[in-house]
This record gives sequence, structure tokens and C-alpha cells, in this order.
Amino acid sequence: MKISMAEIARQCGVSKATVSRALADDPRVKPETKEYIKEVAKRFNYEPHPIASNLARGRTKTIGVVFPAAPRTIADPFFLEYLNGVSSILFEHGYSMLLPQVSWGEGDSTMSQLLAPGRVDGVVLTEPRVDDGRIAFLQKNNMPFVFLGQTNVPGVAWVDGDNEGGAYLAVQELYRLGHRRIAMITGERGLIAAQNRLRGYRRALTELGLPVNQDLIWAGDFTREGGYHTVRNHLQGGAKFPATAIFASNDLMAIGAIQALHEVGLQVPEDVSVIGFDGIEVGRYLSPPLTTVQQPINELGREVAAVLLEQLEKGRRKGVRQATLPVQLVNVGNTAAPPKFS
Amino acid sequence: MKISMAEIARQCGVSKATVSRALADDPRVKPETKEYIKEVAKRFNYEPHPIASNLARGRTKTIGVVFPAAPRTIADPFFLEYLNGVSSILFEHGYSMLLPQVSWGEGDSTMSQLLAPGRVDGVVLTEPRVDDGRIAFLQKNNMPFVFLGQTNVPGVAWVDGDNEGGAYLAVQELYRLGHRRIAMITGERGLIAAQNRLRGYRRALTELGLPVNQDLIWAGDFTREGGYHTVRNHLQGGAKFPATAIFASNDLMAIGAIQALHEVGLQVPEDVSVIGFDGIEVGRYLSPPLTTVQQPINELGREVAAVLLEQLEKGRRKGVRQATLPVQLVNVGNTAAPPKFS
DNA sequence: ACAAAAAATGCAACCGGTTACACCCCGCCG
DNA sequence: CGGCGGGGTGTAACCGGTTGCATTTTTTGT
Repeated sequence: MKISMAEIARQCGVSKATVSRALADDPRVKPETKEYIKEVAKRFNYEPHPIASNLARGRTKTIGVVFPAAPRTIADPFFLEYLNGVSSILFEHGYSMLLPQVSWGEGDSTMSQLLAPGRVDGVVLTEPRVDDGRIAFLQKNNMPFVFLGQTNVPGVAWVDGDNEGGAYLAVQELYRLGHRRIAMITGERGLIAAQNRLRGYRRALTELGLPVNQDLIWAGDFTREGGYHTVRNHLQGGAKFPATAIFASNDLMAIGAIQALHEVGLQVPEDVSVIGFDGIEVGRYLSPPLTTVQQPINELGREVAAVLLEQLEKGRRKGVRQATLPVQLVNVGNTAAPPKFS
Repeated sequence: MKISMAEIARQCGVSKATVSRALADDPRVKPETKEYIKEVAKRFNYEPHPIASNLARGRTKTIGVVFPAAPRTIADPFFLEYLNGVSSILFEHGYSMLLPQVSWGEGDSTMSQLLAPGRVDGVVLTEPRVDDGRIAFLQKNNMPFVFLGQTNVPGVAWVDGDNEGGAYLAVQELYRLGHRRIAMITGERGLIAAQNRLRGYRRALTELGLPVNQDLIWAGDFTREGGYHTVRNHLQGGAKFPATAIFASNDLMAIGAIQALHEVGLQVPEDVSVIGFDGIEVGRYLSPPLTTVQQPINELGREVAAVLLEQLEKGRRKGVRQATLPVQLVNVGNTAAPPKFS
């Protein structure tokens, strides 16, 4: 059995209280006493039991990290780079991460089992939906939380990339190259990020004087398979491919789209240009690297964690932080003018 | 504040003890009482506080998952797919995962802070090294653990893919295609997996009657950057590239190698064939998909978790489980005969 | 030198459960 | 009719810390 605080107290001839304070560097204990207690603790190789400590002070020094819902997985590249950023900040501040088993429909019971009664001090979530049910749940339980992604519920902390602006950039670039039939692969309809990217696409087309053609807005789900299948479907029947360029709402779908195009012998970017969104590392592994709207993914994670910790450490907050980080188009060399122009 | 067990007890007119037993389905509680208590608990939406519960019974229902050391990161694709498998099994059994902040040199003090005194019931680790210092540490602290990766210390539970056999397969395939100058990019020297893959490479060459040429064994570190740089180095000086094929110890390095080759205008597989190891999902996103030795990554994770839970639930085990899972070569279409043969 | 203020420490309750053991009540047996 | 046995429940200690408040010790002021 590990040695306990009571034991240390006995060894030092003081009370548990003093030991506790000494180890917490409480200024109320006399420096020499403190010194001595620490010395003894070190000799006995004593370390306070975190569970007991957490129980006593009602906190856990643990943050719950909720990952994207199916069909996306915890192994989603975007999520992982983001997680990397989150973890680096949390760890710097002595927090651990708990990846809970949550498979909620609307964020209720399943979540409560793991997050509610004292397992975590706060939660970071991804992919807010319109009127996300999890928000009400967390607020009701008075649990601090931050979203990766803008929410449509006011008073909620979030950090996001500039989705609309990024989509706008992408479409503009394709237009500049001469494309006029620009398809878009959307994300899952309910996700706010998907909607904002779609809005950027629409706005760009409109401002450029192009019609917004519903037949060029294809439904995706942010997975590679989704991108692949939606493009396959539009390649059916031997008809001419209806677009000269595709803007995919994220890189995974862009990758899937490219695979589908390759399978029918279409070259990227010679025959069809493709631009993705996110700037996941994997995109750089392709040859040529994927043209994409680069989000500062790692930075987003760090910022999310920072905002949450701010809430936690400064107690009940004085206003909720919301931040939009800039995005930029990268690897623009890997798109081209449409065939008829070349 | 959440409602407590004492409160429920008062409401029911019984003692905390009875409530505790009723909720735990203790047979000593009269069925009707049990029924009633459960009913009341439900009405009050009561759920026992896990931290308190854990403190009282000295366990946590949490597993520590240690991730690879620098230069690899928590966002390493292999690790994440593996983590996915681990998590699915753990969650099925009601366990959570704790990703601790560990940056140990040889697995000592840093680790103890997060794992030792009662935060986790068990630990899963990756990437055992030769005479891994963490083993002694965990054993000393009487902490159940399982490694992903064969260890050289007897009596330790582990699960691994067939590293040597996989490497052997890869080299054999390259030989079959006509390659005779087959380079290998190794993993970090101290890692047992790296050594076993190197052994498979050596054994294959020897059995095929080829010399083992030290100049064709290039040092890598299991990162993409490592693969990239080692190949760049061997492309220096305008000399002819010394190999017609590369076997990289993992996929990330294979991807890095391919990038380096592309940068000097060499085509894969026309000019140089490349085979990786692991079969991470990202490899399938390349065009053409990466030829690689596919490990059952997800399954490895599941198995690791299962072995650990077995240790935990069946108390002190009567013999430690060790398992080697089979691997197979995939996407073999994306390697080719060496140029002079074509 | 003595009282008052300040500093240091101890006491004991508390966090929210679990569990060994004591206890009570009742039916059954001799 | 008294005692035994066992099911059902309560008591209280315990897990290992934290912390408000009381108490003791030391310092400071006059």
C-alpha cells in the first residue's frame, strides 16, 4: 500500500492539515516547518492521492474531449491534429484528457454517465449542429464547455476557422482560373460548419455573377467515402462530367473525389480542378499536394483549450470568448484552368 | 449541486448502506426495498458519484493509454487507428481512457505522477524498447499493463503484428519483381519493432542469396520527416540512386520517401518501388495507394485492451498472454519491376 | 512586562460513497 | 417456551485528502 498523508503527519509530528498545507505551499505554514515536511515527504517518496484530493475539492483536473459523431471517427485526421493542439495546452496546465464513450443522439443520457457527476472539470466539443442539444444539457448541468466551431446559440464559447471566408476564397480562385461550372460537395446538412462553407460558396458565386445551380451542390458527410460516392454518382451513365472544378467542404472528401475521378481516367488538375478545406497533413502527402483552404488546425485546438481553461481558472466568467481564426489558400499550384481554356 | 446518496437514503427512510447495496444489486437487500430505492433514485435522477465510489473501493475504471514518444506524436496515424480499437473495447466494458502527460526518458518519475497513486487501474503502452525501463517501474508499482509490441523481457503481456514475417514478405515481393538492390529505412534503433522488421529484411535477403549491404540500411525514426530526409540524403550529389526499391519500416516513412523521390523527378513505382509497413488508412489515399504490409491495426488495439481487461477482471493472472497477429501484403499492384527489366 | 495582534498549527467536519460488523426481528425446532 | 439461525438493515469506520474555524504560540506595541 502507498503511504498516506496521515502517516507523513505522524512522522513529522504535525497534523494532516499542516502537511496538506505545506505540500500546497500555503503561506500560512512556517517556512521551516514547510521545508521539513517536504523533506520528509520526499524521503518517503510520498505523493498525494489525486482521487482523494479531487474528491475533497470537487474537481478532477481532467477535461472531457468529445469527438465527432459517426460516420466520422476518432481517427479522423482533422480531429487528430486538433486533438494534438488541445492536448498540448491542457498538459501544460496539468490537465489530462478523458475521451468518453459518447454516442448520443441529442446529447443527453449517454453523455451524463461519463461527464456529469464529477469526472471532468470541463468539456470541449466539436462540430456544433444547429440548435445543438448538447448545449442545453451542459448548461443545465453547469458544466463549462467550449466548442470547436461556431454555434448558433448565443452566449456559448467557441473557436472556429473562417469557414465562409475560406469557401469564398476557394471559389474565387477557381473562378480566376477560368472555371464557371464549379461544383460543391457539402458536409452533413445539420452541421454549422457545413452550412457556413456552403454560404461562402453561394456568396462567391453570386458576387461573381454566376448562377447557383442546385445540381452542382452535392451532398457529402465529411468522410472520404462520402466524397468518393457523391462523385461516382455524378459520373454515372456516361454523361459528360457536369463540372470543371470541385470545391469539397473538407480535405477527406476532396481526396475521395480525386480517387473517384482517377478511377474513370480523369486527371486532377488537368481535367478537373479540386480544392479541399482544412489543410490536414495527409493532403500534403498526395502528389501533387492537395490544394486546400488551410485552417490553423493545431492552433484551433490550442485556442479551444485555452478558452476553456480561462473559464475554469477564472471562475465563473465575465463574458464568453468567441474567436474566429483566419484561413488561407495553400498549394494553389495544383489547380488549373478548365480543359477548354488550355 | 448534485443530489447525494445520503439524500436518497433520507427520502427512502433507509440508510446509505442500504441504498448503496440496492443500487449495486446486492442480494442481501429485500427485493421490494431494492425496487423502491431504485425507483426513487430514478425519480431524483440520481447517479452515484464515480470519484467517491472509486476512492472507496480503490479503483478507477480508467485505463491509462501511453502514446509514442517524440518525435512521434499523439496524432500519429498508426497510433490513432490503434487507439480506436483500444477505446472500443474499453468502452464496451465501461472503462474510460486517460491520455496522460508523460514525457519520460526512461519511465520513472514523470510517469508516476499521473499513473501511480490511483488514477488508473491499468496501463497500455506502445513501442517497447530493449530492456524498457517502464516495465520495471510498472511491475514495482504492481500496476497491470500490456504492451502493443513484443517485449524482450519475459513474463510481460503483449500483442504485436508479425514484424519479422511482414518485412520478410515485403522483401520477397520486391525480389520477385526483379529487384536486387533493395534499401531499407529502419525505425528508431532502440525499438524492438524496428529491430524485428530489420531482422526480417536481413533474413529475407540472406535466404534469397543477396548480400546484406550496410549502405542500403538507412536510419529512420518512424516519422514522415525521417523517411523524407534519409532519402534526400541518399539522393545527394547527383550520384545514381543506389537502390531500385525501398522497404520502409512504416508507412509514414514510405510516404516521406516517396515525396523525396518525387521531388527529384523519380516516379514510383516506375523508377523506384516502395513498400511500407502498417497499412494506415492514409496510405490508401495516395494515388496509387501505397503498397504496404497491412497490420490489423484496429484489431491490435482491441486485443491489447482485451488482454488488459482479462488481467484486471480475473485478478492476478495465471500466466501472461502474448499474441502475434498475422500481417499481409496489400496493394501489391503499386510496385513494379526495376527499370532495367522493364 | 503585559495586552493585543499576528502567525502557526490543530481539530474535526466534509467530499460521497463502500463495507465489516453489529443488531433486530421472526420463524422454527426441541 | 426459550434459543437458534438467518434474512434484512443500520452503524460507523474508512478511502485520503481539504479547509473553516478554534486554539495555541509568537511577535509587536507601549
